[in-house]
Amino acid sequence: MDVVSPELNILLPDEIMDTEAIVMDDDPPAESPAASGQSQPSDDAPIPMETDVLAVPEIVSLCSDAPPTQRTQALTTSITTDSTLCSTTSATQLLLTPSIASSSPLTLRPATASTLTSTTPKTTTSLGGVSLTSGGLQKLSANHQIILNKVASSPGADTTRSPGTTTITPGGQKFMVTAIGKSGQSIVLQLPHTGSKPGSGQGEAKANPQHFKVLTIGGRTDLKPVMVGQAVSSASQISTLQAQQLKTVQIAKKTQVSSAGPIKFIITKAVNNKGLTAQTSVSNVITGRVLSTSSPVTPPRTITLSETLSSNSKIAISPLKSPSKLTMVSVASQVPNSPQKSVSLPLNMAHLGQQILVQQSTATSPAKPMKPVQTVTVGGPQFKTIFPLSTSSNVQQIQVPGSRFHYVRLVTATTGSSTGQAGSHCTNSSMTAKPMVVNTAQVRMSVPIIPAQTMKQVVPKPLTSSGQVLTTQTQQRLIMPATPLPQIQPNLTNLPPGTMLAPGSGNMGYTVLPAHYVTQLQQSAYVTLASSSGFPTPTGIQTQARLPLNGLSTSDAASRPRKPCNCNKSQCLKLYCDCFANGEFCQSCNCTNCFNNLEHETERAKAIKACLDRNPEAFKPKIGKGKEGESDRRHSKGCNCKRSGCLKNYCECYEAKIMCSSTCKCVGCKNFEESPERKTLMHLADAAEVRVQQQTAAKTKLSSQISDLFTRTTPAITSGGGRMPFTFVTKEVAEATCECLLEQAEQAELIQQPQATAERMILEEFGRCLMRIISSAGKTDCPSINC
DNA sequence: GAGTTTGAAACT
DNA sequence: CAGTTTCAAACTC
Repeated sequence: MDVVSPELNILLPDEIMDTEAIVMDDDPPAESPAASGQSQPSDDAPIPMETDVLAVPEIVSLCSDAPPTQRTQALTTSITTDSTLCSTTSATQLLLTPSIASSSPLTLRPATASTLTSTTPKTTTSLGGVSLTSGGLQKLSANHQIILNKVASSPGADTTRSPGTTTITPGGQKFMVTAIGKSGQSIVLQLPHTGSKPGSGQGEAKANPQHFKVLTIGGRTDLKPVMVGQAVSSASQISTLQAQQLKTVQIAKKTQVSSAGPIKFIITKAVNNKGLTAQTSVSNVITGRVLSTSSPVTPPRTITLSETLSSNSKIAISPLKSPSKLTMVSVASQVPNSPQKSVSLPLNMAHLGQQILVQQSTATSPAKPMKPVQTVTVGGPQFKTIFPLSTSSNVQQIQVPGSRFHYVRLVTATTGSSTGQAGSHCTNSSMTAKPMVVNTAQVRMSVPIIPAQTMKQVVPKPLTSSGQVLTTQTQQRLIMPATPLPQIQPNLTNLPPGTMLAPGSGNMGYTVLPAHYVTQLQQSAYVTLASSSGFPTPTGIQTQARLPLNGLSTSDAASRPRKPCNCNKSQCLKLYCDCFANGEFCQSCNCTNCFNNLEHETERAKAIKACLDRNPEAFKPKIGKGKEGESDRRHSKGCNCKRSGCLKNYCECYEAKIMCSSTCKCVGCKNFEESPERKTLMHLADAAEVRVQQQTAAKTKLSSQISDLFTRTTPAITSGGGRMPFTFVTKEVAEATCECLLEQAEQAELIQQPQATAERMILEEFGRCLMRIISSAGKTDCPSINC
């Protein structure tokens, strides 16, 4: 089945061109035309640079107006290959989530001049160069998601409609919009049928602007307006941020066989709920590519997936464990009146179980109002995005269940041009304007996301320092330096959690650094980030709504200080080093000859690459989470203990507080449910923990009492009012008491009492003295001690 | 704090 | 894949 033109195949990575996801035959991906193409990107092939991909349309328009292909029953959205920015009111979050349960493959292809028409026996949807193929109803697994699913036109199609599902029939084809987790929600995803031939050509796609209309999502009150990182092209008109409402459109897709999990593309786009008085456009930047959403005054609204060039952008790549999600948050200012350069952005959607979260924001002006904190649950309870609460934060912390790492998205604040009216400053009162020094210059960035083995990411070296950060959480992706550096192609898919690409030094355009370092950078005033920016202080990072990560809640992970490593020989570039293994930079460690820092970004990138070569799962959490919660957590590989009986922290299972499972190869294991040794240890541990808690509570209480005592007594003393007992133990009283005690001792000597009796007499006298002092406390005058 | 034990990671 | 070595954490004294 000829899906993509040969020219396009050249630009597409293997996995993208994997027709397995599209064609229903059994041909392996390698046999696909794209895969066999000589121009397939490979590790040895030159890295696609910006100039190399100019042929690729910069802007890919996600137009929902494409007419469906009758033969293939595919809905092809119009593809805009020009630089036209679809106007939009504000950032709208579009969650294109391939459903795990969906049986149809999902392919996301870069927009090119060629027609991107996916053909499949099942439903196929192409959105602005992104070919989304979905068949049947996908599994509704998450709340706050709208599943755009095409219903098989065949009468006998096996479609199980869930509550809140709306079926739209554009051009004879039915498309079902489903609000996940919400029954009866009024979700309308309108895909007008223009009657034009779907996906026949780039120009056609462009000429046929689709109206991707997202109406109100009923009952979705929890999905509050997201005010974070609103990127607005300077030329675009921006609506007020107040009216923005985050909406999520999920398109269920079938995961690819080769990948681990479902792919999710989350395109964050704010929807202006208020009157769309003016046509506004917002550019969403996805690793150098801008997703421009056009929102005319009246729906339908055109969503444009475009690329943008930005400089000094940071890309945080945070591979998640499962399902892997790709989260990309980029902050870039779209240069007004500047033609966008075409950048190949092979978004490999072939990787299953990947989720791409794109958050846009522009930083064309230094002063930028920040958006209120917003906690958004994306993709169900297992994926939450916490947006910065107020004011100052341009950091978005992403909580990913099942992962013990925190993902932080850094976005620049919107510029004045990002307001509802073009050229006008944001007047949204809800946003506390806080000066943003990030990304005052134009952002130029292009980061193609390419498939795992052959994928190359082109990350142009930033021209200027900016706060643009793109967080990518995906699997099997390679980070390519701005300059050709083929030997270093870290697999982004399995990069250390939270790994981010940051503008680096040397021949590397970007540095692979963990998202944790975002905080580290903030704390340490990392020059690249902090120098220009107003990187929010750590306090700006929201920590609420934590989800269990790797068996441990994020709060636990956060509260638990990271242990400093003590590496000596590994240079902290081996998995021996916990810091490195956890995707963190060494900070405040005791290591020697440490290379796990920005100063050795090249070495670190190589080390990551080496680790991933040895074990693609190297940076994934070892402790997976079972279906039923903690009890089902188990070590992915299992331990191999021989002497510890798996009852010491040598054992990774025991250390993770889980029992050994069948995957373990341990000898003499005592770490099982009925093990008496284990129970004993558990009891001891519990007792110790209780003791510690009691001690802590006692200390806290004591401190509180002392504090309270001083708080209450100080005014009394100063005011001359009532006196506390300790105030009566004056020097005179103490001396008198001592005299009494000495007198008692002399008495004992005189009567030649034994020492024990003498001591008792003295103690008794001391008791009497205390009683007199106490009794005198209630009197106004000073106590008198008389033996 | 030094030395030992241990098992994962790395290496062959 | 198995055996060995290296390494750093855990543990003991």
